[in-house]
Amino acid sequence: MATLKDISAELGLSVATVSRALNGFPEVNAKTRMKVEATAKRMGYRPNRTAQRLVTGKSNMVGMIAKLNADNTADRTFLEILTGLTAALAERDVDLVLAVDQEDDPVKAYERMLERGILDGFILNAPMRDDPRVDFLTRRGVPFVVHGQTAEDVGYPFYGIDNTAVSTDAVQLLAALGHRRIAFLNGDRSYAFAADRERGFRSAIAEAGLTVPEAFIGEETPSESFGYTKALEMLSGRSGARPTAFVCASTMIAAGVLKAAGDLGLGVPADLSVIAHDDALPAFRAVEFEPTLTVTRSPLRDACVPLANHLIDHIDGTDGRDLQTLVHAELIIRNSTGPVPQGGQDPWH
Amino acid sequence: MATLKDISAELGLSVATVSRALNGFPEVNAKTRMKVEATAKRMGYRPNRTAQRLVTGKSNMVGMIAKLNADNTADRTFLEILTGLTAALAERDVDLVLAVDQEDDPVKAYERMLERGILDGFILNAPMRDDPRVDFLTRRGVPFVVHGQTAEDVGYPFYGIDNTAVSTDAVQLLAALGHRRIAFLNGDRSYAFAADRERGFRSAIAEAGLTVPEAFIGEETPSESFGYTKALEMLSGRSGARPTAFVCASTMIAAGVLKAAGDLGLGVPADLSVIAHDDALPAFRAVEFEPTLTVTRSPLRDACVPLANHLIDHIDGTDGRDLQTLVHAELIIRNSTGPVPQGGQDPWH
DNA sequence: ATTCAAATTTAAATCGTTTTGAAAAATTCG
DNA sequence: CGAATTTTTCAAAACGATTTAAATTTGAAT
Repeated sequence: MATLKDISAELGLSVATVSRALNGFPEVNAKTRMKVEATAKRMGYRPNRTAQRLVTGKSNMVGMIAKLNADNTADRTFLEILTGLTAALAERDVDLVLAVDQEDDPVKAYERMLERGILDGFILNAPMRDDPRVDFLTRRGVPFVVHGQTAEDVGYPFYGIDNTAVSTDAVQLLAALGHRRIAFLNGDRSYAFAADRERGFRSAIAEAGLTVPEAFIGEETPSESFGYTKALEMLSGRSGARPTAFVCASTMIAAGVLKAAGDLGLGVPADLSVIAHDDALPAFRAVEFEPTLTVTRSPLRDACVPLANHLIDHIDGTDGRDLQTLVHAELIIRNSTGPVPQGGQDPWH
Repeated sequence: MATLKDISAELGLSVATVSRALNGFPEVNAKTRMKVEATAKRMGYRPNRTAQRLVTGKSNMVGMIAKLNADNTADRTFLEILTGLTAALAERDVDLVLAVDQEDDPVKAYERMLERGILDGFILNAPMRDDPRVDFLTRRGVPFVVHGQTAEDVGYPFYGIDNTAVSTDAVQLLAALGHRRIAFLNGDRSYAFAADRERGFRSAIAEAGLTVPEAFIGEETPSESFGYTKALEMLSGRSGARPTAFVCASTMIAAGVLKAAGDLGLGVPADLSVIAHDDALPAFRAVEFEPTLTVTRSPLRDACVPLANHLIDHIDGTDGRDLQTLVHAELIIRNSTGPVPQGGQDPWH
């Protein structure tokens, strides 16, 4: 591997000048710079990251810690993020160090990574409301970016979708179609995204002058089986009049709901409307549902580039407040939603 | 952060002695060592990895590149490995840098990681037969460990299960139970594990004096739906007499076969025997199948510690040939296999 | 007490870069 | 043309560890 010294020897220049030439410093003569760049290229020079790091204190590495559920259900979305993120980071010459958290205290794994002292910052995924990791890293002065929101008016960088709006958009659409009995199959409430969705749902329901009995609000780690069993139960009529519409936290849940509707001989959207939030996973496409699914859509993949850039910019000194992105998910009306069926207009209670 | 210099200043010793004391060199006085260790601890000293790396040339980081199928189906097993592997590496103070390969040429991603020059070695997962990555890394002189086998009599470290034996054990069990029509639902043949399973299957079938028409050998990325549709087809009788037993590459496939059997009103093991290979994913337990599943079992998790250790030892200089582990999967006979049903004793052809 | 060997410790070089402060070269100006 | 600038280049320090070769201390033997 060619080093700065090799180049400087080759050209009879000092290492300092070579370093400056390659790093675009203004005080180096144009002719010199050309020569240096040419020989650097010819000799296949690549700066030694370790040496750079020793002197600059920056490692060009960031960490991410995967927190797996007992049943590994986070896989799909996690790998989706991982794919986009590694690519986006590589674009800015940053590597991703991965660890998997297997214990109770979410902060422990970060503490251990930090001890090694090889990371410039972290990407925090699947945040909870008032996530303890945020507190911990803030206190330690470690840069990080959050995928999602842990609270309002925060000082750190984040990229997330407006989850309150996701729910209100869905409810407003259904209400406009005349639905009065709208059930909600949410994700695990301990996560910020689900907590926000629930707030949005409740406020939009109230806004529309409606109520929803607690029996028609379910929450669990999103899965098709959760959607299926919960929808079956809610549609059985045991807990009250059957809902005419479902708001689902994920397309997986919606798949379960559609299956339950099919098993009960209910037509969608004739007898039942279904809307879900769509993370746009390539393996699970809402347009291919039967019927095609009405969704609020926000590709997980879209988060990756902003997440990477926010974090790197923050590490480079940009204020966290200037690195916050909140996007409004797009409402896409397809064939799984329709007007409230005849005889389904009575609200609960 | 306290440095060696801080400690040496505190004790009036030279940095060299402090370094030696902390690294257990024999030539340092016992009393001195005690003092050094005590103050190091008191001052919270942690060696600066970057500095260590610059001088030793070792980074204590290894890379892994995830290759995702279009539909991300590798998720489960990949995350399982990732979990165990990061833990096993951490045990030896090594970090894992992850990248995701999104292009055609499998070697490109490795080339790019190598360019950065920050890695001591690689873990190669899901190898194909005569995997090009092996060639590439060997030529470059980069240490690596393979999870699986890419060929016989190789010089590099690996950990894998004897996939030929997996198939022969399964076939021999079924043959001993009197089965003569044994179908095979294999994984994607382009992967080494599936190629080996197929070889084992064919040789064991021949050994038992049997034949299997090609219509009863299926191969695809393992999934429940593959097992279901393929079993339905094979059991339809359209391609010949229905098999009395299935050998499945994974428990997921077996789940599909059981479902197909159920749909067709076939009892397991009364009318049909099913055996699968079990990676022992925590989310997918063969003992909880109905009926409990007969398997050849080899927990993926077991691979992690040997993989990590083999790689690290190899990086530290141990010869690759001394770091090869091939385990024989355990045959666990449960309730999904039984004697050949009445009237099912006729072999194919 | 002197000599020699063994046990300890040390100063200094090294890894490959960035960056400071000074020096040299080139340019401008009176 | 010489002085004053402005450009451009350079030597050396720094980052924090490891390691070589040399120096010192210690202890035993004469």
